[in-house]
Amino acid sequence: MQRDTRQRRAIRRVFMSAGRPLTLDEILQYGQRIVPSLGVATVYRNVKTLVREGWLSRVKLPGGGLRYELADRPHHHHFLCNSCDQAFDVHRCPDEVETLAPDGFQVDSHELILFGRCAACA
Amino acid sequence: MQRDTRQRRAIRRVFMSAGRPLTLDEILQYGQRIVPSLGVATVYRNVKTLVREGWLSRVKLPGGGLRYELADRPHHHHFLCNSCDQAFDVHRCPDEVETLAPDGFQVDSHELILFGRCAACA
DNA sequence: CCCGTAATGATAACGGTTTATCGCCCCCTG
DNA sequence: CAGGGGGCGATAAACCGTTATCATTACGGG
Repeated sequence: MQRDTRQRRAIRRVFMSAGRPLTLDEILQYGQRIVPSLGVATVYRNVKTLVREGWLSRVKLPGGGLRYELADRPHHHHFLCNSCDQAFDVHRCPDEVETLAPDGFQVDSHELILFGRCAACA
Repeated sequence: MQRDTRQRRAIRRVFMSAGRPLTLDEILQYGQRIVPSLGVATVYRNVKTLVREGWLSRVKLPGGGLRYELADRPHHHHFLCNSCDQAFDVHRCPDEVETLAPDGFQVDSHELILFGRCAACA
């Protein structure tokens, strides 16, 4: 039986108001503003469950640990700030992308990452 | 004084015949075919030196550790095989890429990664 | 060819992320 | 509202990539 705990609700709220991919530390930090006692293990457990349920998806970006975002987002890419290390969404995408692979290579998906300084850091 | 050791020559040879970004394990593995006694520490040391000398460059791709490739390559991107985890070069690039960032974001560089199965795994 | 010294390599240690443990708490059903 | 059991959270521990240590090896100038 899946219980509806304060902690799990907090984690969901964090993602619904974030609008960008979050690291585990960010989830923990923002979640503790709602439930101050929130612990690391709980975040790991719930994130794993939410991914299994299809509510979150893993975002693999270079460096550090995995990030997570709401799974129901339309196709998009990411901007990674070299200064604050936060990830942001990029809503446009060059479309011919998957035709660039060498012959014989089968493309399943792609990721475009822009590196630089975000609006707050620039 | 910079000595020209068998190990360092082996590592350079590995990169010159690889033609794709290599993880540290791959460098070690291929290098040991030339110098069987080659150790991890030596690979880390020489790779770091070769990066400092500008002969190698770091390639940050999602997952696992850093990869390295020859530094003198022209602008290109990468294909990452979901099956064997090897990285390959993609020589074409959609050009308007850096204009995709949100307003106020300053783009320094970008990386386009295609995921799928390489020719050998497909 | 010899010697000084930088480089090697086996191994231990480190730092960061993720998972396991376990006593206590609190969500849910009856 | 009471009891059972899933969830929580502090902590320990597993894990992985990387770096430090140090006795030994071997490059290369003289």
